Amino acid sequence: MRRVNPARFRVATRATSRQINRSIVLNLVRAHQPMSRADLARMMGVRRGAVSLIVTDLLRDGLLFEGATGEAVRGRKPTFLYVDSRRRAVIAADIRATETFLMLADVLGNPLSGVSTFPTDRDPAKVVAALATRIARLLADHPEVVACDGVGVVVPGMVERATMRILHAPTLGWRNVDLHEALTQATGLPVQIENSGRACALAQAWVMRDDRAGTAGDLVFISVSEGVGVGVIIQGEMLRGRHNIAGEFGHVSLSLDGPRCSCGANGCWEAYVSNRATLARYFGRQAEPSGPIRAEQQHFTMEDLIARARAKDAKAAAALEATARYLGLGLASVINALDPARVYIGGEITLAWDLIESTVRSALAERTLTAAAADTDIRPVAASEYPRLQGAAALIAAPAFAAPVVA
Amino acid sequence: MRRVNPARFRVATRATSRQINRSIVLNLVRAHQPMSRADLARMMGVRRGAVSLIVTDLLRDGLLFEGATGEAVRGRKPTFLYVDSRRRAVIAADIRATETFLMLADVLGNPLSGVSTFPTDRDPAKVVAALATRIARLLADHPEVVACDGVGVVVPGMVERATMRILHAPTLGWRNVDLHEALTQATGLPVQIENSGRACALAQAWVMRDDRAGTAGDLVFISVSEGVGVGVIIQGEMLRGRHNIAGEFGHVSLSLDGPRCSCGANGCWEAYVSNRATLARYFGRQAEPSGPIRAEQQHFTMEDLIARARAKDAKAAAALEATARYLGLGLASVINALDPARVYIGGEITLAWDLIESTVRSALAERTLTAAAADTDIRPVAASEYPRLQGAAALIAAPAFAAPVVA
DNA sequence: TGCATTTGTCTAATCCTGAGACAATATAGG
DNA sequence: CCTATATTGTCTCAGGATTAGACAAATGCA
Repeated sequence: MRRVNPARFRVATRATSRQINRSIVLNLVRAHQPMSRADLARMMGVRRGAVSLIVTDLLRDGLLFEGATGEAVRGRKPTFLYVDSRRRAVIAADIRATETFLMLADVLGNPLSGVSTFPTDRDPAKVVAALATRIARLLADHPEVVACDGVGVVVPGMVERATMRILHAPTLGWRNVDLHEALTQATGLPVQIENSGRACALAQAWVMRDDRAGTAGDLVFISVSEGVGVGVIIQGEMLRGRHNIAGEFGHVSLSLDGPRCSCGANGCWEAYVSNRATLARYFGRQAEPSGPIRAEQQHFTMEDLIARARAKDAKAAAALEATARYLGLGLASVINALDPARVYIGGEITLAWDLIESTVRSALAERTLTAAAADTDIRPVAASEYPRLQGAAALIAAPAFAAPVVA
Repeated sequence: MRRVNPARFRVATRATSRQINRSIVLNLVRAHQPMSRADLARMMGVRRGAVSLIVTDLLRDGLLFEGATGEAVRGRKPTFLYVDSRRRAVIAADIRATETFLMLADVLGNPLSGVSTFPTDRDPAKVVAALATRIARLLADHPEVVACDGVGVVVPGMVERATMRILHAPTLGWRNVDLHEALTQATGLPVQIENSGRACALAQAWVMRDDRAGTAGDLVFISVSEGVGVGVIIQGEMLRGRHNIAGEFGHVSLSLDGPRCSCGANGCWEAYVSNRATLARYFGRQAEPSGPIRAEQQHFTMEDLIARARAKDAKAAAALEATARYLGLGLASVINALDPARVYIGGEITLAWDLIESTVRSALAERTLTAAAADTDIRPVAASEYPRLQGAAALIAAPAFAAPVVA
């Protein structure tokens, strides 16, 4: 039951029904391709004639294409329809503190190129220049891509919704940076910029995975890295909030008098489970957001710590175990608050998922209200899946498949 | 941008456009009544002819009615349209631990009767019987009500979505109670049952208030009483989650080693700010969920405590102050998580809102990430507004105004 | 009284779904 | 090979909705 907002609504016109059904056809083909017009008609419960008209439209607009005729037990063989991902592509960029990742993908999110990386400069202008030349080279290397639909960029920071200005990206040291304008100018392509945790959630909802149709139901993506970034999808739609900063579960408190967090407060979830917190725990320091780091610790990463834990280093295992416990306790807050159908977890810590899962689960069960909530589906997403780049690709590719806004 | 769920979608039929626009017309009249067909056409950006057809439908179905002709500076005078709330009514019931509240309201949520109360029996069957006789009497006392659209019931507990069984209502001592079936049988009316915190949020979104159109944007209702109940409205729709238990912010942790909560965990927000916690703080006990209460404390209520605080009782003021601080700290978690446009607060503590507001605000500001988030609109809802009964009324009255489900 | 303005209704055009007929295509069986 | 059956995709007509525009009714002003 949705309330109609009497200050902002969309009236239905003669074309509205067609738009709705067109969107459904497109999404069904995306989820079940290949499929025939007759399949669509059966699944939608409409006549084949109506489907034919819509499909003709989508063929003309280049969103679908007809492949070979399929096999049928009896009768005329069906013409198979596919989402046309042959000549169109999107560019995905993931700007992180030290490195920037770049990839070419088709409109379904499948990689068309390998992932290339280059060091991230502190100067936004230089990042834009580097991106522009590498994007040009990437497109030149793939002449089969006739049309590039745009560039999706994800950044570890807050992004203003309307202008896409990067308001604050602490690990990059950027404040109020207009990457959008600069990159649009430099590439001549449409550009979308989004917070990385949020984009990861978008990717899980849109990109085809094992279940082939994207994740149904409410979902949460929790990215555990330098900080804790969270993206939330409710009813197929991104949770944004009034100021486009919803989903900051990383700064929900675990303990009011807990360790200092980078946000200035004490005892945020992030202060317990970020990579920095885990490493600090290993090195026996109090988890301080900006304490001095000794030389030998400077290049010691989360991956190293996990390797030592696997090599029976008791201190490393204990540090990981503690993080796992806090991860589960914080997850309980997320699950109590949102009761999602599924939680995805990304970040380096997923490398150790087999070591920590049971601890996470038992900590979660300590604080959830019902057994069903404690059993919430939790799935680690490996770094090798490049969830951020998938999210960046989805920023450009997904809108074509979005439901029309109505009422 | 909403994803289409390829497993559960709604195809547009010939009637869909009409349903959409009919819903918009109905909501516009509700928000701006009285208004003419020409007003509607201007506001919707469609021809007057299209509006006339829809209005004719709505008049025939008894959802609108034509009032007197209005005044116009020049030209033909308009015929004013109103939502027809003359002969139809809904019954609202609020079942609480000690008392049950009952009221008759029109479909806009306006009270048609006073609020009557009776003691709540521990036996659900007796509650149903008492409700049925009192509902019959209420309707007999209001012969002007020709049609009663149903009975909305709110309870302090978890309600299963599909069957509306009350899974667990701790303060009532009810587990797995099928009030819905029994009350439908006893009254012969449609019955809707919902958790009270959630229904309160629904009411704020649907019932006309100062802004006349219900609250726009995402909103949260936080009901502070025996426990902490939270209802969340996102994009005009109730946040339910997979198991219909979303919104349990009352059990988000403030401090992992904090006081014991009724849910079994430690340091839940509820364990810091519930009435019981505040009273326990006043009496110098550790806030225990089920500790023994001495005789002189048995009938000492939150209202009494607030009265003493106003009478310069330092201990009472301190207890209230502490609760205010924890209220603000927990609010920060809610606001960081959801970034709502507005937060409503209900419960006895709102009686002291003038005393505690600044403390709540400063505690909130300690833990929010941006200044804008710290400035989130927070509005106390007085008990005299009967937010729970308004929510119960909305359970029945709102569906007629809901947007059609599409795509 | 004549004119301008506004409201509400009515008609024709256009677009979309709903229902069903029809040709094309393929298999099964005699 | 021929016929019956089944399936796909197209086409036509009917029904219903919005869009555009004409028109009568109602009202105020000069």
